[in-house]
Amino acid sequence: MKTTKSENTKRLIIEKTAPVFNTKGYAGTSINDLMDATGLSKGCIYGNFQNKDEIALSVFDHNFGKVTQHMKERILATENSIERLLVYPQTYKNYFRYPYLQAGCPILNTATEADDTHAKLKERAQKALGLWKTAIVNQIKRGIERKEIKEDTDATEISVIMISMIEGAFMQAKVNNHMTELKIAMSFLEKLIKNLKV
Amino acid sequence: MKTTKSENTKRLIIEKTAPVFNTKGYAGTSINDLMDATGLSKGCIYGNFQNKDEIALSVFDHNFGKVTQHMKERILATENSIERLLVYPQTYKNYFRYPYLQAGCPILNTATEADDTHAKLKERAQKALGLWKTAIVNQIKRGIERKEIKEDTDATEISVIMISMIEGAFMQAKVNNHMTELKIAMSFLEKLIKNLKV
DNA sequence: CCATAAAAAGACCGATTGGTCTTTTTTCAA
DNA sequence: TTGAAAAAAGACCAATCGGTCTTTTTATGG
Repeated sequence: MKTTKSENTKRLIIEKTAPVFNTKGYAGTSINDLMDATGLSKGCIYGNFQNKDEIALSVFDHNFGKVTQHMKERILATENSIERLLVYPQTYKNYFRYPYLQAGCPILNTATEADDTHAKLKERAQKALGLWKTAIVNQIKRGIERKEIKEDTDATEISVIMISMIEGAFMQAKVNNHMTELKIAMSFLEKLIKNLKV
Repeated sequence: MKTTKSENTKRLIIEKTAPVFNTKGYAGTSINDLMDATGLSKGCIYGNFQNKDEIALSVFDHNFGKVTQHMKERILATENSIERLLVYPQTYKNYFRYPYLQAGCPILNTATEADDTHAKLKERAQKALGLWKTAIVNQIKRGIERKEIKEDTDATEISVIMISMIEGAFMQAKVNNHMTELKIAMSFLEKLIKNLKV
């Protein structure tokens, strides 16, 4: 394990700068911000990453990975398909509990900023959204196979509704500094999901 | 009308730079971008506005005004409350037709970027969202009074669902460069609204 | 314990940032 | 037609941007 040291600082840089990128955006965070957040020098940062782009991309992967991991863990702890689907609204309803969501949903932030300015980040956001969508679709299909979810359920439609609702409501929660709308939207989603039960 | 001239250039600056701010974001657009977009000199721009902030704020008001105006016009052309509500999903489903939406929904873009970085823009986004919400709520209440909408309709819930869905689905359309999700989400919204009919 | 390589620090670079200030051009009433 | 005021242009400014390069510090195998 020769590379351990540099890999540690690399990880440190990603973890410490993740919330900065997520709050200030790609264009809004400077190298100086990264130095402040990590306590490291410019030389050190550029010794571990080629440029700002590479850091931003790594940070996105890290943030998305955190959310994905959290969902997987919670989903594994459930007993049926309905409960699995309910994990999403239940998590976002309590987003303030999860550090990587406190600064905002990384997918929403990245997609909104990068859609016309940063091709690589846009691609990451696209893929992340695609993975999320198919994950939900697969869970619904699985639920249908197990006869836990109504056979005539439109998996794609439900998936799209869930993601749209979560992201739209989350945006409102962030900008309003309160969760009134988020709670209403997530409760609706829960009703919708429970209604899928056979 | 002495001030006509300067007011004209002020308007020109706002109109020409509106799409730039909407695509690149506040932090992402430079004064040089504004000069390019308007064809005007730095001196002229700063002769008409105090600083970048003032331009960005004016641009947001302009963009939001455009959307509001469009909705009002379309709503006035309807015959009943259900049709009024349907204007929203129908408009966003065809967002590419409307120049001020092509670069993205100004509320979504502004809210997402400004929520942790730009207090004044955040406040504008907040107010815009609030106005939109109460506008829908009032339309529903009016519909109930006119016995066009079911009496037990939760106006606030419907309003939150509509806004969340539109914004979340719109984000996906922008980042994916296609409208699959937007169409699905808006169709769902249309079903939901039609279901409100007495 | 020391030599060597890896890692971190920070001085330095040209370009660009938002913004100012003086000069030039345009407008328009007398 | 001219002269003063308004408007536009662009030279200029310090600060900051992302990034490079040399120097200093730290870690580590022999």
